Amino acid sequence: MFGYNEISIDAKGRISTPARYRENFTNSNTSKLIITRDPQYPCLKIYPEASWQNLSISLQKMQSLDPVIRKLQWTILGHASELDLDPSGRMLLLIPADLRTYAGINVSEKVAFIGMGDKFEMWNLDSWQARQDASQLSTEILEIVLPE
Amino acid sequence: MFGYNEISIDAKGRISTPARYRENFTNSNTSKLIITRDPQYPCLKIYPEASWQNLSISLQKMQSLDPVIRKLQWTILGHASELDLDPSGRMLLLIPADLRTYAGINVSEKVAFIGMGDKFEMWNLDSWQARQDASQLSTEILEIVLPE
DNA sequence: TACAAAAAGTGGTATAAAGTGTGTAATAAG
DNA sequence: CTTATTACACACTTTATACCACTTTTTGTA
Repeated sequence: MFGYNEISIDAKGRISTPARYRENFTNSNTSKLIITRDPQYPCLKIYPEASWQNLSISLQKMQSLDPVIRKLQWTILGHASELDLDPSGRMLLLIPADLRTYAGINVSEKVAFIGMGDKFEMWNLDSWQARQDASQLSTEILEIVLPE
Repeated sequence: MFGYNEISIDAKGRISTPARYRENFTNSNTSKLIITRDPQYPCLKIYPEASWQNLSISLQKMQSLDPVIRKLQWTILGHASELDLDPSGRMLLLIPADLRTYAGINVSEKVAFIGMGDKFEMWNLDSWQARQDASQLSTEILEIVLPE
């Protein structure tokens, strides 16, 4: 579940998931995805059921007296939406209107759908491009961070 | 997996991997490569499956609330493309258009395909030449790094 | 060194699959 | 009962994949 895709949202707010990822969405012959807000950036996070379990459990275990944690829980858990995918067909996602608004995603235009391993991000195309152009990675950072 | 190769990209963005490397791509009778952006230079990195596992897992485990880490995950994970190699043939790679653009690689021209041990780099020929010429200018640095 | 055979590189075409849009029927809501 | 929303089916377009044919390079042998 890696890589960059440009896909279109139709007039009703639906997207069809790229075919190469679909087998990863199926969990004991039902296909389900969880979509929610990203806590830092104006984009949406999309999780297969298994990844969502890990995330939500560890989030709930955190100390909710800490205001930062509390805010995270509100943002991520409070805006999560479970989507059942049509198994016989093209696995259409109906993105809820409040999440579309948050990410600046409008119907009848393209979105960036980005595979990040165990999850996906969905961006308004312009926001994504602006964000990518903005920050440059310094070589010092790379030496610290990159394991190779 | 070392050495310099010039290979051509056909009109559809396909390259055939040099034959001498192919046995290294096979992992339990499937052949798969992962191609993604280099975070520093305008070139592409190509990993056999085992090398990619190490890199991608450690990247995913990092703290994505840190903007620098997040940016690195976008660059490397978010642009990765898994390629299945045609086993009975020439192991064709279809380089996605967004990666070609990033590396300045156009269809129907040659690219530099460079073995770096556990991975490969793919460069636009001119960019590669320019980089080589640039390093020749700073011979002082070489004397520091590689004293005779 | 020259030649033949084999392997690898290259380009094109045909087929299949995926992406996309439209329309109609079924269901739910007002 | 009417309207809006959702589900489903179909058709068209684009893209990816498999396949085939030709050219070039390499390799082995005389």
